[in-house]
Amino acid sequence: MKSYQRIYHEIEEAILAGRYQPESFLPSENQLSTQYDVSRDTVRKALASLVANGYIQKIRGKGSIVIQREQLRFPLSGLTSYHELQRAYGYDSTTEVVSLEKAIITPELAESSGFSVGEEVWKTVRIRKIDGQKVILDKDLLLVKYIPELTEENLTHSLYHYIESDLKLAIAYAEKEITIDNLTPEDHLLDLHENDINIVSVKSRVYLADAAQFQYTESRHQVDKFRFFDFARRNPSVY
Amino acid sequence: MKSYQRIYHEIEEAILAGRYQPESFLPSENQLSTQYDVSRDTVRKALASLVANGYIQKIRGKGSIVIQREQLRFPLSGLTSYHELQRAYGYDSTTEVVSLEKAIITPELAESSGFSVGEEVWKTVRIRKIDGQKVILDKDLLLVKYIPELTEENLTHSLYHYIESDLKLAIAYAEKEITIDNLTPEDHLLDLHENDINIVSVKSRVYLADAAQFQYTESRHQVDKFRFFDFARRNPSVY
DNA sequence: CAGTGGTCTAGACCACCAT
DNA sequence: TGGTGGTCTAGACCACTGA
Repeated sequence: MKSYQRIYHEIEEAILAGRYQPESFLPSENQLSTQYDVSRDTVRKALASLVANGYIQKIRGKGSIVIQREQLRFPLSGLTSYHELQRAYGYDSTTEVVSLEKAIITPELAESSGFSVGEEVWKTVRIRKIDGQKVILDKDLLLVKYIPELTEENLTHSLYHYIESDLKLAIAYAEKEITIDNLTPEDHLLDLHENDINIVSVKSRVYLADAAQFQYTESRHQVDKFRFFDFARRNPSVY
Repeated sequence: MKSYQRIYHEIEEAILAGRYQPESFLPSENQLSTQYDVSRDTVRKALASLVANGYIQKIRGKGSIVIQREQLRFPLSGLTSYHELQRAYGYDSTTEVVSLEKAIITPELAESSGFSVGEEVWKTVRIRKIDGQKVILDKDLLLVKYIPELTEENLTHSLYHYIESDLKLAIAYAEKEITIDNLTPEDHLLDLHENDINIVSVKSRVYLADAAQFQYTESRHQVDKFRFFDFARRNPSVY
């Protein structure tokens, strides 16, 4: 474990546990550098991640203040898998695999997915149940090139855990787009309300550490169950 | 201008102009440090911002690759004001101020806004028209403590420009929440479709560089005009 | 093996804040 | 004025990539 990551996690843990109270100041960078016996630059790296993740705000000439955050404002934005969210929030949730098959990218699929025509993909549809209600429909395309084997078991349990821990692939970043769509026939796999006419569509292209796209997902959410949190900084460290 | 910011902007500009092509590599950190006559650490700071903003992906042992991005995927997530978006996208858009008055935070308002009971705020409602259609309803609360004067002029033109350039306040970060709501009577200030039953609600709490909240906004968007892009990294530089 | 990015150091100077 | 965070340097060593 890198030393600045260790420091990040210790401070994060202390904030979450309330040992560093909201609106109070962290020890100064010089104090932390003595305390952890590392250089000031290493402390600054740890603090930079705390800033990026919305734990602290640095104030020049004063110090680093702990930000008051709402409960459970964890990375609902960002790139976090469904199972990670589920565990973080303690949902009572299950996944049902509707279909799983190999397919070849057609010109129409290429357009929306970002994959090239002719590439071989796993094509799968899953339903997420929360408290017994079918509320999310997940439609995935995964490149066979990167994920040669894929079972219902992988899809029911954590797909990202399988990809990262078993296949040792490094998931790096994603582009997401949220829109409100009209219902399609396929959406009736979900437990919709009688008068529902809209559904939330979250489309993602997910990339590995070598900048190659390996996944395209469309996640369709029942409107009244949908919630998206974002922590945004103005001019992310630049301008 | 800080030297790493200058480098950031020069490289960003070169990427946007196509002088650095997607899927090609930037010069190495050592080359850039010679080229710009700065230390490698300074180059690395500039590159870190390019990574955070989704322009490049660093690959250890190989270099920094330029990411292929869709057109116009600018910070629609993040903390960008309506007028900045409008300018970036070239919308034909106007703003109409429905109301502007001072108010005192009540217990109910405190709950949703995050402000304390008894604080004095500007309370304003605006309508955003795009191509002549009234599609967004903006409801704002702004602390009088930080913004003593506020005119219709400020609200029609860029509020953030007024706050940053004229009042010299540093806007730092925001917490946002996106949900799909049922229509309220107030929403009929917009040009809704006959069968619309939902609206997209984006609620934001906006904070200054000293970590003090100065604004609460609810932005209500006609569903078929709503679009939200996000660029997300897994484990933002930490784990 | 040489070249790349990743981590870490020790020190310098600056801008800002409080006293 | 002393302490804070912000910028920048020069150098070191490591882990990884590709030839």
